Order: sequence, then structure tokens, then C-alpha cells
Amino acid sequence: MASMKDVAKQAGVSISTVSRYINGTVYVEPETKRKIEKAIEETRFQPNYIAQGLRNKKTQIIGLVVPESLSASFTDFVRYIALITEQNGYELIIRYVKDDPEVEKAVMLKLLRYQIDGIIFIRVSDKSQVEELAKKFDRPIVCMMRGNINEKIPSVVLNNYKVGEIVANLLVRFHHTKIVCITGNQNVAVSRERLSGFIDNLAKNDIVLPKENIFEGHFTYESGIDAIDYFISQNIDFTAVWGSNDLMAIGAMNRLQQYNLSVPKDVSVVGVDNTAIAHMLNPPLTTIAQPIEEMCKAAVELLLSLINPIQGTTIVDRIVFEPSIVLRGTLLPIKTNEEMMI
Amino acid sequence: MASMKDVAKQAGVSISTVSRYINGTVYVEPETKRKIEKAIEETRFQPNYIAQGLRNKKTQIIGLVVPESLSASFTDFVRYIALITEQNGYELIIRYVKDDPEVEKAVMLKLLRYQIDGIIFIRVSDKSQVEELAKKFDRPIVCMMRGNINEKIPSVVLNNYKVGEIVANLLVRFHHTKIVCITGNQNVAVSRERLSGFIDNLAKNDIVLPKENIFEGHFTYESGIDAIDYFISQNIDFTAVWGSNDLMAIGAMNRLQQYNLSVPKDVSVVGVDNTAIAHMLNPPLTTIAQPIEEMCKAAVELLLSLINPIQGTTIVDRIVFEPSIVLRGTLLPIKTNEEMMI
DNA sequence: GTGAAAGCGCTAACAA
DNA sequence: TTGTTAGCGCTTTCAC
Repeated sequence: MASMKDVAKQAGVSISTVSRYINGTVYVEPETKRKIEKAIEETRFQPNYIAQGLRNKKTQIIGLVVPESLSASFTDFVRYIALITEQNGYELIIRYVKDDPEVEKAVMLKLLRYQIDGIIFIRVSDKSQVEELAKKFDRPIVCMMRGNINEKIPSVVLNNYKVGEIVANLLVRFHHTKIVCITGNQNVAVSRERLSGFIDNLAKNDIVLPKENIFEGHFTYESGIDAIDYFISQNIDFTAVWGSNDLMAIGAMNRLQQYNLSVPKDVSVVGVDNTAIAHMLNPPLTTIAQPIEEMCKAAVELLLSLINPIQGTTIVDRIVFEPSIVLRGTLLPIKTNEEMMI
Repeated sequence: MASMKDVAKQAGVSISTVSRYINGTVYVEPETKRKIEKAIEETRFQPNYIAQGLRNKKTQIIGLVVPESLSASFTDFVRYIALITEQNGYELIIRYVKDDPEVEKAVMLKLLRYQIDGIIFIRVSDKSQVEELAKKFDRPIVCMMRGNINEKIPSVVLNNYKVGEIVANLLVRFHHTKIVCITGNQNVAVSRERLSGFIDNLAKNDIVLPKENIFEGHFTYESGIDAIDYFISQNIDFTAVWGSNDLMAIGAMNRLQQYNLSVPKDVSVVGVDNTAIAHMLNPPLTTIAQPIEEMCKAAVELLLSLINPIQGTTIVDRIVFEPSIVLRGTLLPIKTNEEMMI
């Protein structure tokens, strides 16, 4: 690998002139320019980012920390973030971590030693103390997917309350009244917000969701299965299941079919996430989508704007995205009495 | 961020002594040791990897280049590689790239500027000229998933011929004779190898696979759908479909059901990959699994052994892993005449 | 407009 | 065993 020294020698100029030419910091004579260009060509010189990083204290690298357990839901996030990072001329160091504040802290410290310019955290757990971490870390941090707990940290999030609201209104519009719900861990703000949105908006339509109709799962396929087993064992009568992520909805759907209940004829199913699998199911899953690409773009750009602040710009530090509905085959309206008459 | 200088001052020793203590290169007096330890504690010193990298020309970072198009199949690979990389004390820079040799070259050059210690390429396309790239790149490269084309490059691969062989023998054992097959792009060695293994081993059992019974897809869900449309439009009679990846098999499965053909009663379906989705389908998909975690481990360790060669060790540079079968609900034996009599 | 020189944080050869 | 020094490749004052 040729260095600036080589280029300088080849071009018969000083190293600093080469540097200035490369960075366009000051005007260089056209002749010198030409000589340097030629020398760069000949030596196939490429600036060394590590040396630049040491000098500038900016490495053009950002870190992405993803919870190991939820990797299935976040694959698209990883890809988009990688793509957008790259489009902005940065590289991305990725880390999958356990849901453990100590581990998170260790990872941050390690990444700090690489002098990375900032970190995107994908976090749902309430446990991680991102705000506290951010204080120790003297570089920008952006948090994604985090529920609205009392932390002041630049964030990109989904309107999780709205998720529940949309599903509730949808089921109401389709005349469902006997409803069960599979939530995620209630010690996680995201889950709580989704559930409140759901309960509140059912209530607005005079539907009360009994405690027994709520099953607390762990966002896994197996939770969906367990939930149905539970509802059936409790002799709960229902025509609609909402799983607060796709995985649980899919588990539920398959279990229902094993009980010889048809989806959607006997029971409608709705998920959340619009994972790649959702449309491949039979019937394809009705679900709530989040604008993943836009969210990733927002997160990367937010982070970069924190890394390279532009004068006179005020930075919004909590960007909320709205969920949208994806109607597919697992949802059917309940026939009302009137319709039944026809 | 405290530097060695700070530690040295605090401890009243020279910078090099601190360095030597940190790296354990030579013996240091217990007293000095203690002073340094205390100073490190107080300053919260952490060695700067960028400075070390500049000096040592090793950054403790490796790169992972993944084809953008196939991201769905490779999510597990990314996660395992990240995990294993981390266990070995390295960081991982990830890049998703288009299937285009020019882009690949550009990415390599860019990563080279970061002085990364090596690259793992996940490549299936024949187009990418990894061997040529490796020559320009003066650091180790390990290639994964690549078909056996005439390139000398350290690789970790699946025995793709064996994949076809296993499926062929399985179908034969289950008395299927009317078989159709959805292959991946035939300009890709991986696809060709899988297909040869399949055809050869059917032939060994006196089953010829007519050209019309082979549909060339692109490893996508849609290809599976198209394939079934094609077979049906051609009035081809079949009791088993092999899709050379899960996505295509799933597409086929769903399309069959839309034609009111039952899987597996009317038609058996077999995939390849054992993706996370496979067991969530109804019925769950019979498929061929590759030992992903082991393969990732092998790839990372192979790369690291190239980065840090150990004297007297010879490095195997093509590691082949064997596929295995995952029997699930989409495969049923054909009743033989004898059995029909009973 | 360009060059010389110092320094980012670290390691390693050379002395002592 | 420890300190001094040079240098990895780059940027940026400070002269001229």
C-alpha cells in the first residue's frame, strides 16, 4: 500500500501538499495538481483511514448493537442500516448482544476503543440503561425501537400505542367482539404501549378485554402456540386473535389449525411486523407494518447529524413513525345479524 | 479518553513501560506493575485500537461481504459470524453488496483503506472473481458458499452435490417416481452441483428426470410459484417437488394449495436450507440443513489462522461440510402396489 | 501556494 | 528491567 510519502516523492512535492490536494482544503496550483494526480495514479494510492482516524479522531465507522435474541425480527433493520450507512460513506461495525446491561456496557467500551464515531442501539428491553451509557460514551448514540420510558436519548421509534389502536379499530370494524390477545413481555415498554392502545380503543367501542383473554408471551413462535393452548384449555370463546408480533401470530395460527379451527373462517388472526414470512403463509397473514427502511434512514441520518453538527440546525431527537395496516388473508369480518338474515 | 501518556505520567514511569505491561511482552517489576495498574484504574485508560492498528498494521477488524439479494438466506450466517468473530476478540465490519464484480472490487478497496485484517466473502455467484481480487488484496480472504469453480481460494463450502444426492435418495426411498424440480440459476455453480447430484442419483435408481420437469428459478418465493404454474400448464404429472432452496419450495407449496392440491397428500415438497420459517409452515417443510454454525466457525477460524499463522501448522484451504436431512410434514411415501392391496 | 515540523497514541529497537 | 527515540500515515500550524 502506497502512502502519501510515496506519492509526494513521486510527484516531487511535499507530503502536506498531497494532503491538501486530497482534502481540497486549500487551492493548489494546476501544475502541482497534475503532478500529484499522476503520482496517485501510478502508485495507486488510497488514503489510510486508520491514520486519518488517529489524527482526526474520527474513523468514519459507526457501530450497530442489536439484541441477539430478537435477531429474526431485525434482519431487515441490519441490512437497511448497513446500506444507508454505506451510502453516507461510513462503515458499520455490528455487534449482537445479550439483553444484559453489563454486556452492553462492555460492548460500548470495546467499541469506544475503536474510536468509532457513534452508535446505533436497537433496544427494546427496559433493562438497558442507554441514557447512563450515553453519558459515559463521549460520542453520539441513537436508539431505535425503544419504548417511551423516561430517558432523554435521541431515538427513532414506532408509535406503538397506535399499533394497538389500529388493530382494535380494525377488529371492531370487522365486528369482532370475542377477542383474545397475545402480548409481549410486559416488562418491556413496547409491549405495554401496544397493549394499552389495544385495550383503550376496544373500550372506546364498548368492548372490554378480560384479563383471561390476554396471554403474555415472549415474542416467540412458541409463545403463540402456548397462548392458543391456554385459551382453549380455559374454554375461552373467541373469533379473533391478535399477536403483538408476527412470530406469535404465526404460532397461534398453526396451533389453531391443529385444533381443526380454520383461519380465518373460524378465527381471524392479526400480527405485527410484516416480516418477510408473513405473505408466504397460507393464508397470508394480516399484519401491521412499520416503515423499516424510513426508520433506518432516519436513525442513520440522525446519528450522522449528531456526529457532524451543522450550524444553525436544530436536531429533533425523538422521531416517531406511524404503523400501517397490511390486510391479507387471515382476517374475515364477522357476519352481523342483518347479514345473516339475507 | 486517557492515553498511555497519561498513565505513564500518573504512574511515574515511561510510556514504553506501560506499553510493555499492557502487552505483557516482557517482565516488569512488581512495584512498577502496581503503580501502572493503579494509574490505569485512576485514568480509566483503555488502549486505543486505532493507534495500535496504525502501528501494528493490524486492526483486529475483519470484514464480511454478503450478497444483498440473498440476505434472507444469510441472516443466520451474519449473526453467527458476528458472534464468533467477537469471541475471538475481533470486530466485524459488514457490507451488503450487489452481485457485480466491479462493486465487489470497490468494496474490497474501501475496506482495505480501513486496514482490516481479512475478509470473509459470502459468494454464490460465479461472476465474482474472488481469486483475482485476493491477489490485489494483500490480506487473507476466505470464501463461503462458493460452488466448486476453478479458483484457488481458502473456502468453506457445503457439499452441494450431496444435497441433490440426499434428496434423490429420499424420494426414491419414498417411492416417488414422478418428480419435478425447481433449480436455482444454472449459471451458478452451487445450483449446478445440487442439480447434478439430484439427476445422477435418480438415474442410479433408473429414474430419468425429463428436461421439462426442471424449472430454473432464481432462489425466490416467486420462482416457486412460477414453477408450479409452469408444471401445471404443461400438464406434467408429478407427486413430488424439490425446490433447491426453501423459498422456492415454499412458493411451490402455497401455489399447489391454491390449485387445491394437498401437500403432502397429493404432492410432497422438499426444500433446502432449513430456514427459520420452514418449521413454522403448515405443514412444516421437509428440508435439507447445512451446519451453519459450524461452517461459520470454520470460516472465521480459517481466516484468523491465515491472519495469525502458527508455525508448523499446515492450513487446509477448502473445508467441505455435509448436508443433513430434516424430515417434517411435507413429505409422504407413495403407497406401493403391494401396500395398496392390503 | 508550498514546505518543514510537530503530534495524534502506540510499539519496538536500541541503549543503559 | 526500564527509558529514549524513531516512526506507523496522516493533518495542521507556522513560516516563507
